[in-house]
Amino acid sequence: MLGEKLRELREAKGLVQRQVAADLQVDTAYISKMEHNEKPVSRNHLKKLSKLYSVAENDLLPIWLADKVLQLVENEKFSVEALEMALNKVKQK
Amino acid sequence: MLGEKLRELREAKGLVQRQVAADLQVDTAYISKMEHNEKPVSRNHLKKLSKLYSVAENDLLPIWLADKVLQLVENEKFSVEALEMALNKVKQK
DNA sequence: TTAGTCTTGTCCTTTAAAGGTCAAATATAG
DNA sequence: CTATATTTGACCTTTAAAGGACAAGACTAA
Repeated sequence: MLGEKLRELREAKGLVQRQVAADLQVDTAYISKMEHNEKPVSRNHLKKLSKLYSVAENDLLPIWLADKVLQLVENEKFSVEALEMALNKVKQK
Repeated sequence: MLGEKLRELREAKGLVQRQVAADLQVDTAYISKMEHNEKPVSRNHLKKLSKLYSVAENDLLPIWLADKVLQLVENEKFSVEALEMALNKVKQK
């Protein structure tokens, strides 16, 4: 989810991975992997990316977190039940 | 959540931590911490505990996973949004 | 008061994930 | 064809979490 989004944003800005990589000070392979969801995106990188792509960090954060959640529950038999329980807990607070 | 549940189950069985600890081959401090949510419960331990307490592992698994999810999203601003997104994704599959 | 239970803090080791790089292979545009 | 962009896999180092022991203290109940 986040990877696809990041790719869209980058292309919308007309940037190549090399430019993004330079900004984050990593190599292009790393960017590629982020966009393929093969490497997690750190919060710091997320912040820089949101700046670079001119979107509010708050637009990206829910997706970013949802990705993490999905990764945690993937392949779990009771993912739905667990997410529903978690959601209830979080909401009631 | 899980910790409290484990404590209830243990007490319902009339077991003391020492006995549970022996079964899992850890010390009582470890059990105490599990019941206080200060140490994560491994899947293996969860399985053993469910046997020991005579409950279906499937009764415990959703709670166990929900706990992990909650820990992941705690202190996050967009926990609700993220959980809702994750839930949708998981459901549609 | 003593025995048994439980709790808490500190410490340690091992495992796994994060966070990368590099080189080579692939695709794509000109 | 060649240059540029991207992808992929293998590898590496660093950081953080898991998993756990131990000792000391607190809390009962007898």
